[in-house]
Amino acid sequence: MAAVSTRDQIVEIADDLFYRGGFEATSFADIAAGVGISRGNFYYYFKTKDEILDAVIDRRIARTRGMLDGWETEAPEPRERIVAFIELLIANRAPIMAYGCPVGTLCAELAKLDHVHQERAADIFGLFAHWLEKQFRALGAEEAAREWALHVLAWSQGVASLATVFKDEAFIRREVADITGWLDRQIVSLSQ
Amino acid sequence: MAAVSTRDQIVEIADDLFYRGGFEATSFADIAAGVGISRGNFYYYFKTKDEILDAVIDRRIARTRGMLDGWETEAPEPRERIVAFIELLIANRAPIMAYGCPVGTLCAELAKLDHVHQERAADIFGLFAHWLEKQFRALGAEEAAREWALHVLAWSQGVASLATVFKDEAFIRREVADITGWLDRQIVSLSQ
DNA sequence: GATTGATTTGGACAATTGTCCTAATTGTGG
DNA sequence: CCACAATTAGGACAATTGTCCAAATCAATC
Repeated sequence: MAAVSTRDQIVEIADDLFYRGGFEATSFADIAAGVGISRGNFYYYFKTKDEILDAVIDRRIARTRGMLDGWETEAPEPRERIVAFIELLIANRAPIMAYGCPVGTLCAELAKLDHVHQERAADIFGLFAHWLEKQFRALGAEEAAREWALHVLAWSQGVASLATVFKDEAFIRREVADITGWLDRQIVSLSQ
Repeated sequence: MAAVSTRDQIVEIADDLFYRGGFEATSFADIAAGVGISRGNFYYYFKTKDEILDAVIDRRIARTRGMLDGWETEAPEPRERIVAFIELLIANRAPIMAYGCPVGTLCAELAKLDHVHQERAADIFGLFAHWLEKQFRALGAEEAAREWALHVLAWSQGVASLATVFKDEAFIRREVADITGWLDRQIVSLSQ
């Protein structure tokens, strides 16, 4: 088993702390304490806070890619792949109700901070959007694929937002069923 | 014309700065500079940062109530009232693309900060939810009114989120048309 | 015009922030 | 075992944070 490098540990902890507490509210000291190293050692790997954010976004992009690739190998049908994405809301319902969607909340915060890495974070959304578009195209939706992809993406973002506000698990399950129903209606409409 | 009190000015500026920059990232100094008063004078009106947040939430609740009441007097039909809510996305598209939805982003931030006023901010959402439910009930939707209200709320939140990320005005208009279409289909289904 | 209360000022305060540096400690190859 | 590079530790730093206070100024009343 490969030993986890200190750098990777820092990025992993920072990723988690940024998600649960927000980027701005998480300090160097918080991350160093989480990893169990001194702030000086920390500086050896990352000179500025933006560099950590950059590494965290890299990690999230890589993990998102891995997840999307995994669905493409595991689920043979595009419909099941899209359903797997939608059901992320159920699988992650506990952290979502507590902290929201990791991607959406990061993008929202960086937009307010007018941060340089704003667009890099938006690329994670771009990954989802492009992947969903690909699945809809595989289903036979030609010109509508992009719009449907953004529609599913927006819908799930909205569900995550309200889930955080109202902490209502039944609401999540109801909306997930609704999105799945919408998806099946679109599929039916394609074969007509 | 009634002179605007210093206190009201502080709350107004704080409201705007919290929206555009976030609660955590906005400092006492920022607000004082925005109003044009000294930090000491600031303290005369608000002892802690949480007190300002409390006042800002009060203001937002009052303004939301005013807006909802206005729609009820101006628009005679429930459908037009709901459409007025949906079209907030278009009316406020510029600030939404820059800073997101004021209510959604505040709730998301307070959730991460695990802030005491988290639930007070969620009450603003409660206002919208209850008002939408009332409109759907007036349309004749009995048991589904609550679910439809949350559905419209979640949908518009999702559109706001993606609008901030992709800065795509055409997307906003397309989704607003979609929600309106959905609304009309629900209305038709009620009369059958 | 004097008195009194409301308002405003500028700065003190301890704590925390991101950043940076030097010295000590590791581990590795010769 | 030694030399050298990689890594770690601990603290210095200037700036900023939220909080708080004493003194100055304003406005209204008698």
